[in-house]
Amino acid sequence: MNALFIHLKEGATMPRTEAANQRIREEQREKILEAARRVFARKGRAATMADVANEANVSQGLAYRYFANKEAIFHELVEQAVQAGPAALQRRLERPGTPGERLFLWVLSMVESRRERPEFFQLFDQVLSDEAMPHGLRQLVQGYARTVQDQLRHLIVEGQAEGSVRVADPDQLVRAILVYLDGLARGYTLYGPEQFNQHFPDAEILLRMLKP
Amino acid sequence: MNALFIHLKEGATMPRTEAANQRIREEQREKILEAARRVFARKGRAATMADVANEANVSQGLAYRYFANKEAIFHELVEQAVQAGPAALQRRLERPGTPGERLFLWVLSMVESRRERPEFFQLFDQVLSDEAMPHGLRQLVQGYARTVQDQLRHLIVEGQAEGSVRVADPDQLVRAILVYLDGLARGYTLYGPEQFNQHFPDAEILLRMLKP
Amino acid sequence: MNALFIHLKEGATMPRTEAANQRIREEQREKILEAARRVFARKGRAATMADVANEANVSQGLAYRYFANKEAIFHELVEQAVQAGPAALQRRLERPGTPGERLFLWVLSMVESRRERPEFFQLFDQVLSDEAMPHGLRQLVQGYARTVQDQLRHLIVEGQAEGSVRVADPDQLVRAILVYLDGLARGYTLYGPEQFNQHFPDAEILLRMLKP
Amino acid sequence: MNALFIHLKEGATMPRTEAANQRIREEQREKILEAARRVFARKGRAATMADVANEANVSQGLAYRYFANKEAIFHELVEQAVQAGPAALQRRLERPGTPGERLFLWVLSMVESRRERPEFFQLFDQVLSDEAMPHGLRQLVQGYARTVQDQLRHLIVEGQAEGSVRVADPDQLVRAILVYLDGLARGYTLYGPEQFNQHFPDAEILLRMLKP
DNA sequence: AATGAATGAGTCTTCATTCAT
DNA sequence: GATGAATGAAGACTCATTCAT
Repeated sequence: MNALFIHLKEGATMPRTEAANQRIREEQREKILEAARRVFARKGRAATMADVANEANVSQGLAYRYFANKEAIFHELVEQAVQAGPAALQRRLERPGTPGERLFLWVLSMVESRRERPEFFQLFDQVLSDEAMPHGLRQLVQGYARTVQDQLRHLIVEGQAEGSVRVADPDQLVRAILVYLDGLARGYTLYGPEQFNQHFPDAEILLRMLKP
Repeated sequence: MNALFIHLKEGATMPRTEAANQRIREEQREKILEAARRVFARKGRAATMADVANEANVSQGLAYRYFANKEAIFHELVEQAVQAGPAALQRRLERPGTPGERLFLWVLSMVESRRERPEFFQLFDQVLSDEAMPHGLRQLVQGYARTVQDQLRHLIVEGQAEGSVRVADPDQLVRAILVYLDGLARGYTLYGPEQFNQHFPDAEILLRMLKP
Repeated sequence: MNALFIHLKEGATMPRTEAANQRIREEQREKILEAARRVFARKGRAATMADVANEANVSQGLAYRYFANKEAIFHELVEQAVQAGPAALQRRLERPGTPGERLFLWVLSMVESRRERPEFFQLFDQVLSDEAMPHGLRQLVQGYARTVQDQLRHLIVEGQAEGSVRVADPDQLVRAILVYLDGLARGYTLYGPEQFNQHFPDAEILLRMLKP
Repeated sequence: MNALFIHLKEGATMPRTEAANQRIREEQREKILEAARRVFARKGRAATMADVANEANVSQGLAYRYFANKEAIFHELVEQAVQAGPAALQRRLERPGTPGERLFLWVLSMVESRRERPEFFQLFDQVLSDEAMPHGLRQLVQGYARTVQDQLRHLIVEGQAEGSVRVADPDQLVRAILVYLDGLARGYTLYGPEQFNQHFPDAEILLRMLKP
């Protein structure tokens, strides 16, 4: 924040350049977005625009200069999360290896992402559990969930063919893994940031469900 | 007082008997409660009293004749759930058997209760994840959660001593099971009543995490 | 109340006579009215119909059988008070005596009535101070107040002519006496029934204002 | 931060200065407060927030930006009145003079304050006569009333010792004066602003009650 | 004659959003 | 580019009044 003002002060005696304005805009936008992320994490959908503006040290009016409305902020946050998620996912899958190895890495990656960015999954949760959530947002998240599910199912079926995954209804196995991952993310909301990491279970425990 | 009314001349209307009123009150109360259960399940805490009254085909005013306020309805729903939950739980634990057998039955029972009464656990979820939730309610649910956790940990430690549960950090095992159960219940909110039962995973899959 | 039911029980095996019904109606009406008087005295205009019905041990519905609405009850109470007031007043004035004697008795009577029936004057107060009070009621009370004022002024002027009242602007003297009487009645509302009678000042003190 | 805005290019609008905002806030706050004073005077505690907002030509929402709730407005009004009252009172008492002279001035001052700021005393009246009034407010006003009463009693007893006040039960004399003062203030509510000043009685009339 | 369940309009309060500067 | 004063549309809750029995 200081950096921001230092820059402005230096340039203040002459009209700001378009480039400088552009940069200010981007920084402000990001500042609001991050404030919103924190606030939504804490208060869920009950968070008010005043909360967000406050957390960002910005006037309420300004938030509306950068975002059409409250929903737009939420939308953007969700998109960022979706963006960050599947990209990493894809990389994991493109690596070579036996299906068993890839499944192992996949699960590891999913567990780790929930440990590291719980807020992202909390957002997804909020989108899916609130009926009043705009349809587009819902579909966005559902699309992501579908992708995850398909990948997992594919890996499991391959693993079963290979013998590295135990023989059982693959749909139930998929559901079991996803249920576990949902619960893992949900823990962040339920227990708060402090207790969330206490006794966080190793991915190895989860993998037991798949071992032959 | 009844004696007073019995002899009114034919054709005179008379007040409903106390029994009739009693029945009406119970029915209405239950009707509102059930409507609230459905509405809270759909919309979470954002559900309005108008929603509840509408769903119950009743005026808003009437809802306030039966419940002091919105929170009281919520409270009653949660209490019903807590009442129904631990009771069944207790029965399960009182049965004789080796620790392994009792753990098996315990897990079975927890999974089944989530399949059968997902709304109950959805309520708990809402209580725990809403910061603005009244303190008493929070404690009620947390007490329940604590009980469940203690029981599970006890069974796991016993099972490990006996050799029927694999050797691993018991706290992580406990967390893993609870995470899974949370995720199971959460599925009801995330996927809706229809898809909730599709591919619902057998408890046996979960038990794999504990097998030696 | 017991008497009421005993009577009904005796006659219960045959249809009630019209006369009996009539009597019941009058008694109930009076019961509600008295309950309302107590309740309005305690809570002022904020008193609810539920309060009144409760105090009368009667259903809310019944109150509406005897009175068109809340206002009608209030109206009736005020009328009773007006009725009781000026009648006694008139008697006081018709007695023979010098103006000074009659003024003395008049003041005495006004002070005493405020000590003995403070609720009546409390009602008048409520009518006059609430803007939303129906016009008819207002006029009723204002008419009463006007009568009182005229009587007093007449007595004072006579008294001055006679030399038994000190020489001063009669309008101010009138106002001073009325102000005092208003304050006296108001004390019932302000201090409550218990302290109202403590140190209740003798009329003699008030009369000092008039003495030559 | 001001430095930041000074150099914006011509034609660009800039936020109001802090001083301007400060002024607006004070004006609006006062506007609402005065509107409330008028409205409460007219309608008593039955006045709605809509009434207040209307009278102030302001949205209801805005009233809540300046005051936490309806009660807070009322509270502020009462505090202003209490503030204004006892301060003047104190000055009156600190003046030198015989007890009789000081009593005379005290009464004069009390009568005059009721003539000049009847709304203040009307507020006190409302606080004391409404059972549902919050406790703090009640105590505030009762404390004031108690102070007044103690002062008066003290002066009367001194005056009696000195011979400048007639011999009679001092508690009754106190009560009589207070009753009169209550009635004087009450007149504003009962007769309205116009007639209130007509024939307003000189303090001298009241003092007659105390003269030996 | 009496009951009490039920309704709906009105009141306080909050909050997303707009507007003047 | 930024501020914060202002608005208005809900939402929770109360209460006078009506209605079925």
